[in-house]
Amino acid sequence: MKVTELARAAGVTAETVRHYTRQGLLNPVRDPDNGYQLFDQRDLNRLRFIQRARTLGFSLKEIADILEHADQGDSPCPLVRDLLAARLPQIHARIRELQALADRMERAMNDWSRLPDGTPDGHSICRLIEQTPDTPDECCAPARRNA
Amino acid sequence: MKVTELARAAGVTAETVRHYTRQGLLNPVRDPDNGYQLFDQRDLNRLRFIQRARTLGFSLKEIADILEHADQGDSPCPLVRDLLAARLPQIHARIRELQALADRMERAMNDWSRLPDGTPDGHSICRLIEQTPDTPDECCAPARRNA
DNA sequence: CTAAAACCTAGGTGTAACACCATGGTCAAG
DNA sequence: CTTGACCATGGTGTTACACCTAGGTTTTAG
Repeated sequence: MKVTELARAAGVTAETVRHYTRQGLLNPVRDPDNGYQLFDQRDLNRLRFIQRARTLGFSLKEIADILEHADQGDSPCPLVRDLLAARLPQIHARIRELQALADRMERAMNDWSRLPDGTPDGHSICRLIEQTPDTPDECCAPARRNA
Repeated sequence: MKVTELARAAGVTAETVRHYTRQGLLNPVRDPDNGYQLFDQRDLNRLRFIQRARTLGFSLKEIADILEHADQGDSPCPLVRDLLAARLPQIHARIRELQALADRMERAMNDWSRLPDGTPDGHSICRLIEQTPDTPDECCAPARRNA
């Protein structure tokens, strides 16, 4: 299979396949005649595995680690469990953050419905925004990476 | 005020101040002696405004637009209302996505507690992942940018 | 007064996961 | 033989900074 064929078989774009290949997640052989990347059924399985892992929230780097373990004959399952257990609370935290953001936005929209659209006067830029509380949660959590 | 002084007054890093300045959100004057960026009280107000706008989910580019309106004497408030009204449903959608992700993760962890950690055998990489459903929501929504 | 600490500048790199572009070669169908 | 569909490489753009380099400046302590 060539790039586009593999991509279509898995329901992704050819760019995605090339990206995964550049990142070392897929290892196609090269057609000696024209340098084209050639994939087989195992690559398709691998690509489907990547898609499933993505729906579980794994990053490409994590998936690369998982695949490397598997390629070396080690069971990646303990790693998978650990990664997921570590990621889940981050997802929950992110959900809470976004929920708090949505709440702030809704509260702001409500409050603003009773405020005029003042022109900037040198003291105020936009009262709508300036009248929102300045320290919304004060949760002292500087560490939030992905998810 | 110099960069670090302004940063400390607003509770952000000096890098953040420099970044906002590079993006045109702050417009310090230059000390003719040494080229240092000098900020005043209006810049501090502006920086605090930016922080509030960020807690409401506005991007730096959107904030730049808002500030530019205000700098030209136009009320940015209608723009602010529009941006917020457009962003809110995206946030809700993102929350639903993440909630669905968390649900998948939790379901996977539960299901896996009854599965062994098999070694890769050429047919399977990690059954834990391979046994998750392959089309988790099929929601056909390709458009999700920020938030 | 001087040396070290703290600060400043500009510019470049890295982050996640691709999308998109340009340039140029390849291949199958009509 | 000419389209049109495909291939390759390599570069850019996206977000909001963080970090680093290299070199100049200012402040402070001894």
